[in-house]
Amino acid sequence: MILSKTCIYGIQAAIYVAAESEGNYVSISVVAEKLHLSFHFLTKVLQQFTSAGLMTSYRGPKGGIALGRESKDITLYDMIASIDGTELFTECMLGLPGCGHAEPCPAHDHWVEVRQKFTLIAKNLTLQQLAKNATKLNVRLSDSSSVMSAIDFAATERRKR
Amino acid sequence: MILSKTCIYGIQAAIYVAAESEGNYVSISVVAEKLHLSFHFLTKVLQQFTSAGLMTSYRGPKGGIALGRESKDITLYDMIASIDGTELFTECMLGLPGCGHAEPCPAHDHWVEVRQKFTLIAKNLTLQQLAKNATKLNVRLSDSSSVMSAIDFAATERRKR
DNA sequence: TGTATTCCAGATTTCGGTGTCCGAATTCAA
DNA sequence: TTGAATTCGGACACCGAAATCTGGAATACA
Repeated sequence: MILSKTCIYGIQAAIYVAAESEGNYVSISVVAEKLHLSFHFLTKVLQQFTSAGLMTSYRGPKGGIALGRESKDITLYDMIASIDGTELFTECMLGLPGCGHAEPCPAHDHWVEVRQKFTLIAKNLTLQQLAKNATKLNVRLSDSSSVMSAIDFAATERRKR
Repeated sequence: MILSKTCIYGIQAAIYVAAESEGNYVSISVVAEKLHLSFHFLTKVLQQFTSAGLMTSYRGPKGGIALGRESKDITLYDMIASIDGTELFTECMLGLPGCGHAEPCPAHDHWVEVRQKFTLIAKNLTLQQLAKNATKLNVRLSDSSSVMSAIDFAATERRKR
């Protein structure tokens, strides 16, 4: 698993918020229900986004979460970094502490190619694009209630266990 | 962590065997000592290599492990696949079960690029190359006893905990 | 044949990621 | 002012990966 489950849930929730809420606050319980996740667990996940500034939250009735800035200014890299950290983009494939340009591990040069490509993509892929793809996907699948057909499918799979 | 620790230990051990043993059987206890790993644990890791045919083992005095075929015919992909499996090369970044060409997730196209590049590199990078880089590295660092300077360094870091 | 050496197989423990739960703090509305 | 709705923060349980331990089987050699 390249990303932790916690991180994946966070990204899915962010896509949902970006695609569904039009700047309004959305209750976490609603998001949790749509994605078929535990409400309490999603709460903890999203707290990491809010403390990183990617989202803002508001307590009380009519409260909830919203994007902290425009979806075109939130990248996949931002989301991954605020939950899983940046190790994925910097670490050695063989887990060797000293590995770098000066003291490369046997696989260093090859792995750096992959790492850099991933970093580049993650930093250029915005939440706006992800949300747009998600809605486009919905049109193609022409699925019923939710915009998040694919994510909904994952949720169904998850529920089976 | 892109690879499991188990997998990393296995790859390190394989590099050691390829670089140090000249076709002879090497005792697992020797490898474990060099890499500063638990002997019993490394035993279990290497069993996965032997059952996959990447290595052969021999019991009794003068026994140990050796490469199952020439180091140029063992790829990084082989080693990863036999311990961590092939999910890494096929799975969706967002963990969506149905994700694929037909029903792509919002990040599918971008992730596939990275995944393919990694797969290509892993399938073309052989144990022979890795072992050569390891010895080359040693020359550059001109470090004392072991050929595996970088790996040795990692082992030292590990021991600190 | 006996013994030391080595890998094999399985049970057990440790540990970190995952997930649950509950009380506290904040805000809105009656 | 009171009560309901909501996020916040921490405590705790669960589960699979990581690591350890124990006994057994195969082999070489004296």
